Amino acid sequence: MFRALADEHRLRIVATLVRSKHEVCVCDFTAALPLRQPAVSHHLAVLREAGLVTCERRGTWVYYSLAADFDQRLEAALDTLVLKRIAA
Amino acid sequence: MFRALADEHRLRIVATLVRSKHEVCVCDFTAALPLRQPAVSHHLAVLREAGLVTCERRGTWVYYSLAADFDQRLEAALDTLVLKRIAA
DNA sequence: CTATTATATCGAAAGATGTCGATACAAAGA
DNA sequence: TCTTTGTATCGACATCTTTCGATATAATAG
Repeated sequence: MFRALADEHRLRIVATLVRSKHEVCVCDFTAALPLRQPAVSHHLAVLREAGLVTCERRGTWVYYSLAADFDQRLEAALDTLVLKRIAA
Repeated sequence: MFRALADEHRLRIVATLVRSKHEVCVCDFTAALPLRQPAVSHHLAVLREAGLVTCERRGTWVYYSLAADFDQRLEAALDTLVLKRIAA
């Protein structure tokens, strides 16, 4: 999970999804990031495979949003690996 | 910060430091990890440069521990980049 | 069916990262 | 001072990552 977040552009994608309550179109990321479309698609795939985001196709467009258990995933990872002290 | 944590061995180092309240000697990490001493030293340097750990030399040995503001750093990173929803 | 648009995948090139052996540095002891 | 032990740095090499252009796939419009 840290690997998925350990890239500048992927972090921006996640931050965007956190801030916007709505789904975000791939084309919006392509417009916002200094990357070509295949690179954006690649980063989205990395986040998808990490289980951090989900996507849904509507017509020609594909919309991404945070995974439903995004917060739990983050908290669980931190609890397991790092923040035991707070839990204890 | 995520980059610093995005490595299996560095994550183990951090987890060890979180769990052990005491400082940990470099030699202990070298013994515990399937890596040669230079690789261990490299990973410790990455964590040091990320501000996640501190070190102190005592005699020939160097002891590492979590940075004093380790928890705050983590929380701040998450608040800024990801978990605004919880704060809001 | 064809053309067009949006997205994903492929293959290659460039750069970053992790690892090692060799070596330098630091501290302690003989 | 010389040796020994622990740690850090250096240089080289292999692998992984990121990026691109080219192309494939999906869906809609005409």
